[in-house]
Amino acid sequence: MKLKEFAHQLGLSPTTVSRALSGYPEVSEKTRQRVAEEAVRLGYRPNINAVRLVTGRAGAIGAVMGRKGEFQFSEFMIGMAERLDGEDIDILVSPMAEQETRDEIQIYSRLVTSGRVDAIIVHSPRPDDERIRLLHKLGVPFLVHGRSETEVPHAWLDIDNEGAIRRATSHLLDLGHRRIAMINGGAGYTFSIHRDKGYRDALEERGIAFDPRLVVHGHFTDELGFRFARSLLEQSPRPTAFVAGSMMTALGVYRAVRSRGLVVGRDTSVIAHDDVFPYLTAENMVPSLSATRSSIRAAGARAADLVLQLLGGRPADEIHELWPVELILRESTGPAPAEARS
Amino acid sequence: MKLKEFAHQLGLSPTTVSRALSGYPEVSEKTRQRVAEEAVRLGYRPNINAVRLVTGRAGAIGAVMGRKGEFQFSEFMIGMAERLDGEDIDILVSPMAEQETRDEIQIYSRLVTSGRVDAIIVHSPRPDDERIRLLHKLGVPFLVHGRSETEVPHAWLDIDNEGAIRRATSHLLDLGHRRIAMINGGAGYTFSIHRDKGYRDALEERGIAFDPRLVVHGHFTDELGFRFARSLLEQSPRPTAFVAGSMMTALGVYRAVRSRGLVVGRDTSVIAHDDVFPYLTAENMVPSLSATRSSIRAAGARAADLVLQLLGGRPADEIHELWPVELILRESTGPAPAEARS
DNA sequence: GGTACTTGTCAAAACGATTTCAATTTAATT
DNA sequence: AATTAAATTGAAATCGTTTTGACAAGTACC
Repeated sequence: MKLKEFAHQLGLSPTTVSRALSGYPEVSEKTRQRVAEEAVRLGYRPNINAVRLVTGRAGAIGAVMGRKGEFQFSEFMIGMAERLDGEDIDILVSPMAEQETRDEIQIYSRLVTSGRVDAIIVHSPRPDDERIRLLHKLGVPFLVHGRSETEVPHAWLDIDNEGAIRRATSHLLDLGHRRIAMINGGAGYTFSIHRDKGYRDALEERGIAFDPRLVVHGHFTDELGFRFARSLLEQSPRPTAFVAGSMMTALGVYRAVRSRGLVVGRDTSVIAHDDVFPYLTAENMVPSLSATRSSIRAAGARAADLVLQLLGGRPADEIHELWPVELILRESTGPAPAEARS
Repeated sequence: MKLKEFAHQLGLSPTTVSRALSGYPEVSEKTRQRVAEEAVRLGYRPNINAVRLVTGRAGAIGAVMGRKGEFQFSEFMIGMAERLDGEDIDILVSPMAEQETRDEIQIYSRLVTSGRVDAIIVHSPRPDDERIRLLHKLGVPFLVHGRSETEVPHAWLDIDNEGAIRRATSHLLDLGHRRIAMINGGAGYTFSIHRDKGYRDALEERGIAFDPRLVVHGHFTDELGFRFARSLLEQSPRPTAFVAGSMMTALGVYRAVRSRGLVVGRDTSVIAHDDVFPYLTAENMVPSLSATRSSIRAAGARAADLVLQLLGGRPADEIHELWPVELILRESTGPAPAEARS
């Protein structure tokens, strides 16, 4: 059913119908009412591609999913959906295939210059991020989830990774731990760098030397957590505490600790960063997991909101949001074993 | 840069340029070459929305993400991306918000009648699924990931849930287990029903009575696994084996077993269904987890492939694919404890 | 050299909406 | 009743492509 036909059936012109449906003021309330009702009854819906062409708006927000299919991604999207519900804006996901033939920059470039999306959300930025420079050059609105030091102005929403890890580490130090290992995210990402800094600052504050062998960078998999924790626990002196970058690495650490016959929360303390997943909760782990917590779903919702503001004309360099992170202490953290205290 | 301007710069007509870029035969190789080169050099790219309007194709495949933000979803999408890489087809994700104002059917309806997508992938179907009937009525190509008994013809790709669980259960029976609990997916979904059937058939084969108290339905969360396993393990006689519907529920079961001072693989056997995630592997669990395995990422890739075939004109009722599921035995399964044997 | 057939090119007509600008109707005021 | 202002409506232009049908130039054949 096309506009022309629909309008004809109503005995109105396409113009009036279009106006009635888009809520323009110059159409009488009575007419608007009738049009709205009939549209539902006859099942008329504007062809989105015609609308897009004429308005120049794509009606979609783009998100490029990392090559590794991070498990956090869907939660973030659910959050976006919550905000976008009823807005008539789609989420266009361009996942990068494992062995992608195009490079990342090309994907962004295509997304924008072909007019597929009105705005883009950039995940896992680096301090110097080429994507940000590209999007700025292309003049498309975009929001960075995380932060970057790229010189061009850009809107961002980030959590206080540095503060979170500093507090987590400090807390462990308070408990008497001295050899604290950290499982960070992939090297080079801003959030990893911030976490590194939080960790090192906490140590420095107490005058404890930084030992690079206690830190590892990598993807958030249970395997990384297990292998790294396992190999450290075999050494002597072994670390008495771990800071894990994600729930998955924490699972790996728990396993490693157990497999050495040690007990989490007594022999080895663990704090992880928890993005709050419905399917895996820190509270429920045994022992329950102390965590720095920040809902990635809430971040998704807010991100969508900020993008809408961006599309509404709010300047990008005005949008900088840094969320504090909760530290929730549970059973996985306890005083350092006496023999390990210095 | 628009087609008209671009063509003018080349001294050609828009027609010729368009044809050259879309690979039509009636343009000389020399011209085509030149056009292609200049397009790259000048950065011309057709406005996708104009193309969509005139061709009537949306250039996107839709997927509606469940309300719960299932963690399997992103893996499936990565698989799709792998196949779609280079096809110039997007993935449009419509996640349902937690408290969605529209109902599910409306989402599908909007997606299709407004011309946002060329095809749709339906997840988690039910035996009698209204969405399938709707999509058939609307005449849009769609592929069901899973199966349904809905009377209208439809393309589907599914794994052999029934066979997988039957074999898993049979194997546990072979090991002497008699009280075998099962954590299934949400009630009402076809895959849950198939799994139930596989479970019951295996029992029946040995003449073992089905005990409904040993089965639970619900979302795949660690919490469900933990609570259910925990409460069963408190009873007497307690089950000696668990069949878990997912890796997450398996984690919960492991915890429950441990928290009762029991040992997985010795006192309590566990088999789970493993969709193969990069961030959480059955092999790495301690003890390593016996599992029925089928890569959901591979399914995503194949699904995309089948959708392309559908779009290419292959009839839907010709596309029915049932994938076998591997059963991989590891350390979490062992003989039933002697005292529990009947 | 004329006919027939390719090839390569182009002008113009879609595609289905929105929006500008002008025209009409209705209401309000004198 | 005439004039003016306000409220509705509509015709036509527009968005940036693809594609149809026509046309010219080049090649092959008799």
